[in-house]
Amino acid sequence: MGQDPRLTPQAIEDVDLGDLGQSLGFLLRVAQVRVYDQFYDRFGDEDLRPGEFSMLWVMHRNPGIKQGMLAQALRIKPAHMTKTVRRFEDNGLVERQIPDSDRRSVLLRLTDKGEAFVARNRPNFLGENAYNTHDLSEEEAATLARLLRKYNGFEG
Amino acid sequence: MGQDPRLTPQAIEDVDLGDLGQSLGFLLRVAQVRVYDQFYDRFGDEDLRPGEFSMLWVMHRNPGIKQGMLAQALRIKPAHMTKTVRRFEDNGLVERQIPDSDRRSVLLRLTDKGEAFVARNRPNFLGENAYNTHDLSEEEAATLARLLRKYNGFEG
DNA sequence: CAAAAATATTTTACGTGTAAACAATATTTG
DNA sequence: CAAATATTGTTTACACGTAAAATATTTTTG
Repeated sequence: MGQDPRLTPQAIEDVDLGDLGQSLGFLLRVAQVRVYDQFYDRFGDEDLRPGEFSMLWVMHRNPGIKQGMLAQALRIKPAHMTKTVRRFEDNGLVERQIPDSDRRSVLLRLTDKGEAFVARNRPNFLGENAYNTHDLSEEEAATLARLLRKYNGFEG
Repeated sequence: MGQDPRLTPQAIEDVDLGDLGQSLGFLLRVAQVRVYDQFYDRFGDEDLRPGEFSMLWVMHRNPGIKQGMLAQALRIKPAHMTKTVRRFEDNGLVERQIPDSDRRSVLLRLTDKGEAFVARNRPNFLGENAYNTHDLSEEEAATLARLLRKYNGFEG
């Protein structure tokens, strides 16, 4: 599980990447692959996919959020949102509600089971014991986070 | 094309992400989505997928590289590598060579057509006119790149 | 050296996420 | 208000990438 076992330091040293090694696009994709590897190392058993905890987390913070708003906030496409929310509903983690004020939309909130799931997995996701490890100092990690937020167009 | 047209600043302001907004895993995924959106805005017409130019670029810099070494360097899985290289071959961009020294392996090099393709698309990928735009200053972008390299385990 | 283990790639079957078309409801406009 | 347009979510068909098993070759080991 996780990183391809054949990944040797050799590939990093022997292969000449040229300017690609400075490309933000390339570096971001590699970082993303690393995050997913680490995610599955930690959550492979929980039958949880990347993004799913984030959805539940944001429902926890914003009870009754509209499905489309959640999709936008997490950069998840509506079609995918539908499938995942339906599975959450089948698993009893999430409740869908069609409001009378706008019967096209769907409001989402966690069930008690969903709240328990979030509470149980929070420590593995956010904070001290997060799944995502690296060799950056605390200060470097904070700088990286700040620059990524700016890159992403969050904050002013 | 590109970003979901329904993405409003509203989603950024109205939705409370809590600690998720500080999570490197989340920020990296969002950044990756942004990169891909920008990629398709620029290359949608060229019938080129993210990662494909990188493969050709590294073949250009490392003629005769072993297929597996290329896969490791770019964090691309072998199964996917096989498919893509075969398509390159069908398109006449890449030449596969089985060396007598180890007839399990495959050596890759660009054809003249492949070299021309790389030369033509290089400006849109790397350097001044790259597809990947953002609001970071030059210095911030350099810092971001440096931190990502460290995060990825390149260098140091 | 023959059998076992390791390596490099390919094949097959599948899971995740997406675009495009669709359906239902709400809003705007003439 | 009726028709046209916009919004919200769902369905369908498909593309991309992957895990696991298979294939072919090379290396190791008893």
